[in-house]
Formats: sequence, structure tokens, C-alpha cells
Amino acid sequence: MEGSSKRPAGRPRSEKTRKAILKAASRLLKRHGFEEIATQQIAKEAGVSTATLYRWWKNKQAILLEAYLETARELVPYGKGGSPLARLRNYTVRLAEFLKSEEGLVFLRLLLAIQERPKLRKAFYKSVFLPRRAEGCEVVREAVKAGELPKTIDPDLTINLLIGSQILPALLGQEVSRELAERAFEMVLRGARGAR
Amino acid sequence: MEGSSKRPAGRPRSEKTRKAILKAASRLLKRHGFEEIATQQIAKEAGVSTATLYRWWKNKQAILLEAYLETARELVPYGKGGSPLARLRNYTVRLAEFLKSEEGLVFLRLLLAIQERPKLRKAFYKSVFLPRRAEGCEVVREAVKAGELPKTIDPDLTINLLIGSQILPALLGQEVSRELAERAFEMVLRGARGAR
Amino acid sequence: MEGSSKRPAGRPRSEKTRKAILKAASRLLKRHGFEEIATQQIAKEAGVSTATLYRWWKNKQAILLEAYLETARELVPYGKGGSPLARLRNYTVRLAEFLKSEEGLVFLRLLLAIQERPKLRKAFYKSVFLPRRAEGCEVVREAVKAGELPKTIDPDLTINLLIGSQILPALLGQEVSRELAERAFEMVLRGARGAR
Amino acid sequence: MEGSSKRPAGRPRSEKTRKAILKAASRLLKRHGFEEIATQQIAKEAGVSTATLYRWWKNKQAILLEAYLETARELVPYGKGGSPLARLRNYTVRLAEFLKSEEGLVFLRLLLAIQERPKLRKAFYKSVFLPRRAEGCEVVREAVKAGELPKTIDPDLTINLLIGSQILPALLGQEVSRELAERAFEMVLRGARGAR
DNA sequence: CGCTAACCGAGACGGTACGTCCAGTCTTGCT
DNA sequence: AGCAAGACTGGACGTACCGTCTCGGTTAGCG
Repeated sequence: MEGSSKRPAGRPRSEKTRKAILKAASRLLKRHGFEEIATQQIAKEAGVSTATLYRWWKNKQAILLEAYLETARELVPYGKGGSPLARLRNYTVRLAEFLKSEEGLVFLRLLLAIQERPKLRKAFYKSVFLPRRAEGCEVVREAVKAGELPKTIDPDLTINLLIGSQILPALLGQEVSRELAERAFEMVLRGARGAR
Repeated sequence: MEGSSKRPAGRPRSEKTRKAILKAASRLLKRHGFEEIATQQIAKEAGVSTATLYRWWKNKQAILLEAYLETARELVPYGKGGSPLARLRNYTVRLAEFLKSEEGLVFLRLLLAIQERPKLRKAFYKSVFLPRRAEGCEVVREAVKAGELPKTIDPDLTINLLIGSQILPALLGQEVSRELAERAFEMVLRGARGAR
Repeated sequence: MEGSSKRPAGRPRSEKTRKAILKAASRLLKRHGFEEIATQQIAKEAGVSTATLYRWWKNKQAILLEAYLETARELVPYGKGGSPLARLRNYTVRLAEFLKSEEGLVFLRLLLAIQERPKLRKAFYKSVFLPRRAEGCEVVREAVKAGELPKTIDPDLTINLLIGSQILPALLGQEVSRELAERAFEMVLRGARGAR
Repeated sequence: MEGSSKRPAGRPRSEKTRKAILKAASRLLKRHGFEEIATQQIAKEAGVSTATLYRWWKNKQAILLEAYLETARELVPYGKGGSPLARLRNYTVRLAEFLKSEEGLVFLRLLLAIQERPKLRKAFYKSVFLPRRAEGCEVVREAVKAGELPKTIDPDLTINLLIGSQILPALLGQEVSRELAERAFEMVLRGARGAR
């Protein structure tokens, strides 16, 4: 009864088209800055008309953001093997490596673009950052349970220090290396262990 | 040993005009995003013709960058009073406050805008970041001398942690508060003290 | 035999817009010199964006030329009533009057502008001058048939003399009057009748 | 008294510079249209500063006009040998040849350029056209005296027909040949002889 | 011979038009 | 109704060029 999902009249939205657009946008994001990419380029690359772009997305930013999210869902996962602490160290190192890679540049570009638009920034924060942050805090709490970290630790602050210490050099174009990442991790770890 | 200061032929560049342009650009930067500011706006605000803009700068970006650098030389100084450690803590707190202020937003915009242009990033790194970083490391070394921090500490890494932990929330639009900044400082401090 | 009228894909060019542009250009041509008219003026007057101008015309000159041709197809017709000879005399007088009028000035301006661009000149020659010239020669031939002019007459040369003797004073800003035009006509007529 | 020619103090105007400017302008006039020539080009070509240009001439037009007049004082003279009539025929032919030459093109450009500015046109009319016109009328009157032409002839009109019939084809880019010029002359001559 | 006024080259400057580019909307006919 | 093609508005961009200006350096001729 009730037709569950009353199919709307007319030709349904082409999933193929949607994917083609996001893929084209993704491809362009790897090579160009946010503001350099023209909507017409996306349309052409995807074999699609500009009107179709705007039928489904509010503007260029929205397309590029979604394109990024689509490809970036599983970037730098926290991993599974080993003790919680080992996973945290491993995460820090992989984050450093990601940030200096081509994909990391795309991420930084995104971060740039959303600064200008509070709404996008909020959306990004909620749909991308918060989930991974929660995941990170969980790992920290596991480490506490496993007795690797003291109960007094502030998981949020810990993660902030780990990520922040990797993002800063990436933003400045400073050298980013596995070894530096490990040293940062060690220092944060000591800070965490020394917590009252 | 001649030439050295041989004045070039022709009407000399008007210093007044140059300053008017940079000031106008600065003023606009405080209210608007990098991409929102129009060249003609800068020109009009400065009482200058567009041609003059392009005579001296390659494009809009270059003007805005220089405008920022010009006004931003003395942002968030390390301060003078108190022990080295107190100065570091104070710096961290003031940095956090700066980053959430209007001026901090301009800074973040800039930081992210230069990601697109390696040359600009390098220039920014050398002329803005390195000098302040050297200053910061010096304060850390003073703290070591004063016995407030162990000799084994890595000044660069320490500063990276302090700044990075403040910049990350700023980029994401997370809450930034004096208290959070102090807690980050405490944690870094513990990490530093625990160094072998 | 297919295609022939195969409508091209996409939104068709707006005929309304095209006409609005040419009309606006025509209106401006009456008041201002070729070089004084700004593209933005044409656009504004036509309620159109500059981009649209340049989508269909290579540059300002091309717009103004076409605007002129559009409105000037029927300038100074050869008339219908009376004997062929009377029509020729009448034409000469009206040409003189046209040349000293506002519209005549536009015509002279056009003549100026096309001197600089051989292609435009050729286009103008073919699409504006030749047809009217043919018409003029026809009238001369009719006069021959009617016995008003001898068979030995050279129609082209006759017309050249009639028009040339009116254009020269116009170019120089000499006085141009009905009486002078008539005297020129009489003299050319005598020359024609005296032909061997 | 009143010093008549009280030499002004200071360095006198450099005649060399003046000539260099006019020569440079002349050279450019041969290759480019009136509106295509940039003041800076003239200055550079003449090895002179733009300021110097505007110290002595009101604007670009004035420079180019004077440059033309300077070089064109003796274009197409009426000649000396032979009977008055022969000189008139000769003049017509040489005028036709001049008009289709490179220098003729410059002349036409000038003629049309001054249409936009009544003052220039008047100046040109008075200082260039009238003197040569007087000369032409004189030749006609000599022909009358020599019995080659009737007393009733209108010299001005005659010259207008001769010149106009050559200028018109030149403006339109029609073929201009010696033979056509001669035929025009013959026709005008017959018209003149037939005068009551 | 030195003074001084006016000249000059170099080139910066304000103003203004040009022609290009791009975001986002609208129109048409096909599917 | 979805969609490709592509015309259209609005407005910024960066270039070109006119005529003015400001420098320092140069060249007469007067004292």
C-alpha cells in the first residue's frame, strides 16, 4: 500500500550523469585550485550541460565539495591491527604522508575554499571532520582502557595536537617526513602520560 | 663603487601611490574574502587608476599578498615581560585569540590562498614565518637556559605543536578559547619536560 | 538533400536581441563618430550584455558597419516618376541634399572607417555600392532607349561623374546646394550628349 | 618698436626634434590608419618623449595632420608644358595615378579623418585645397583665353567634376586606370564645350 | 664664465575603453 | 520530467593608449 516510494512522473534522474559529474570534478580538483576550475570545464569533461550541473547543485562550490567528499570518504583511516597506541602512531605517520601527497593538496585546497563560506565550513566540519574525530577519540579511549594512557587524558586535545602538528608544516611547505611525524607523536605521548 | 644609488631616469615611482594602494587593499581584506575583492575597488579606494595597479603588481593576488605582509609584520609578538616560559604560554593564548579575531581570519585566508602558488608560499614562509619562528625558538632556548625546560627539547617541534594545535581548530571553525589554549600549552609543556 | 534546414541544437540566437543591438548602434551612429561610440554604450542602449556583442561580431567596427548597412539599404533611391532623365536629375539633387544631411555625415564616416580595412571596403562595395550603381546604369540605359541620351554613352562613367561631383564638395565641407547640383547635372548631361 | 621679435629667454626649440617627429609621423602614416597610430609609437620612432609631442601640438590628430601637410605640399602639381587643355588632361591622369598609389591612400585617410572634426576640415580646406583649386581655375581660365574652352564655362564646377570623378572610385576601391581617367576628362570637356 | 630659463628624455600616472572570461540562468527541441 | 546544446546577463579581469605630470639632465644666450 501507499506505494512505498511513489515514483515521480517524468524521466528519472540519471545516476550515470551524476557520477560522471562528480568524477570529472574530482579529476579537475587534482590538478587545479578551487577557483581555477570553471563550471564549463566540469560540464565538458563530464559530457554534460551546465544546466544539469545547476539542477542538482546550488553552485560550483557545492559540486566540488561533494566531489571531494565522494572520493575522500576513506582517507587516512585509523587502521585496525596492533595496540591502540600503535594505531595512533601509525595514524600520525600516515596523516603526514597524506598531507604531502597530491591528495593532501586537494584537501588543503578544500580547507581554503570553505574558509570564505561559513556554511560550507560548518557542513564540512559536521560531515567530514566530526566523524573522524569521534573515531580518533575512541582509539584514545581504547588506549586508556588498555592501560597505555592515563585516565586523565583529554582525547580531543590529544588528537588536536597530533593533527595540528602535521597540518602546520604542510600549510607552510615545510619539510614533512615520517621521522618528524614520529617525533611529534612521541612528544604528544609524553605530554599525555604526564597528565595529572 | 659608483652607481650603487644611481637614480633611474624618468619620473620616479610615487611612494604615496604605492602606500595608498596597499592601504586600500588592507582595508578591503579586513572585510572581504580574497576572491571577493575587485581590482577596480582597490583602485577606486586608493584613488588610483587600474593601470597603475598592474604596472607594479602582476595581478590582484600579488597586491593583496603584499598588502597583507606590509600590515602584518608585527602580528602576535612574543612579548617581553616575565620568564621565558610565561612568555611562551602568553604567546599561545594570544595566538589563539588572534586566530579567532577578524585579523586572524585574514591570516587564514592568506595562508590558504598561497597554497595554490608555490612561489607565494615560499615568499610568505621566508619573509613572514621563518623570522617569527626563529624568535620563538629563541624563547624556548632561553627557557632551557633558565632551567625551565630540559636541554633535550626540540625547539622547532615544540613551536610546531603550540601553533598547530591552535591553527587546526581555527581552520575548522571549532571553538577557540583561552582555556583550551592553556590546556594545549600545558600538555605540550609536559611533553617537553618528559623528553629524555 | 537532407539537412538543408536542420535546426542546430541549443537555444537559438535571439533575433530580438540582434535587432536591438543594430538599432542601438544605428541610433548612436547618428549622433557620434565611429570612434567615439563605446561598446558598453551600444550594449546599454540595447539592454544587452557586452559579451553578447562579441559573441556575434568580431569587434565594434563590425557591429557599426552592419548597423549602418541594415538601415541604409534604401538611402537615396532613384525614384519612379517622370522620364528617365528627370529621375537622374532628381537623384543628383537628392544625393546632394542627403550628403549634407546628418545621415550623409554618417555615410561619409563609414566611408572613412572602411578605408582602413580592405575587407570591409570590399564588402561595402559589393553589398551597398554595386547594387545601387547597377540601378543607376539601368536608368541611364532607359534614357538611351527613350532617346533622351545617345547610344554611345558610358553609363558607369556618367554615374561616376554625377556622384563624384557631389561627394567631393561634401568631403571638403564646401557649400552644397540644390542649384550647384543641378548645374553639375547639366554639365554632365551636355558631356553625355556630345558623345561621338 | 615693441621689440617686434624679442627673442625669448632660455633654450630655443630644437628644430631637429620637430623634424624628427614629423618624419616619424609621416613614416607611420604610410603604413597605418589614422586611429591605429599611437602617440607613444610616434615618440619612440622619433626618439622623443611624449611630453615633447604635447608641448608643441594639441593632440595626435594635429601632429599627423601637420606631418601630412609637410610632406604633401607639392602633390600632383598642374605641370607647365603644353597648352592649358593638355595640362588639365595631364593633371587628371596624374591625379588618378596618385590616388591609387600608397601616397594617395594616405591622402584619402586624411580626407576622411578630418570629417570628424570640422575645425581640421576647415584648416585643410583653406591651407591645402583652396590654393590648388585656385591654381586649377587659373588653368581653366587660360584655356578660355587660348580659345580652347568657351567663355561661359564655370571653372569651379569643371574642376569639381574632374577631381570628383577620380576620387569616387578611389574611395570605393574601384579600379582606377589611366584610360578611365582620360575618358572622364573627355566627357567633362564635351560638357564644358557645350555650355551655352 | 657662470646663471638661468626653457628645453628634453624617461617614464609614472589618472582615466577610460577594449575585448575576454566565467558563474549562473534561460530557451529550445529531443528522449 | 530529464537532458544536451548553447544563448544570454552581469560584472570582473587585465591590456592599451591618450594626454598630463614629475623628475634629472642639457643647452642656449645674457650678464
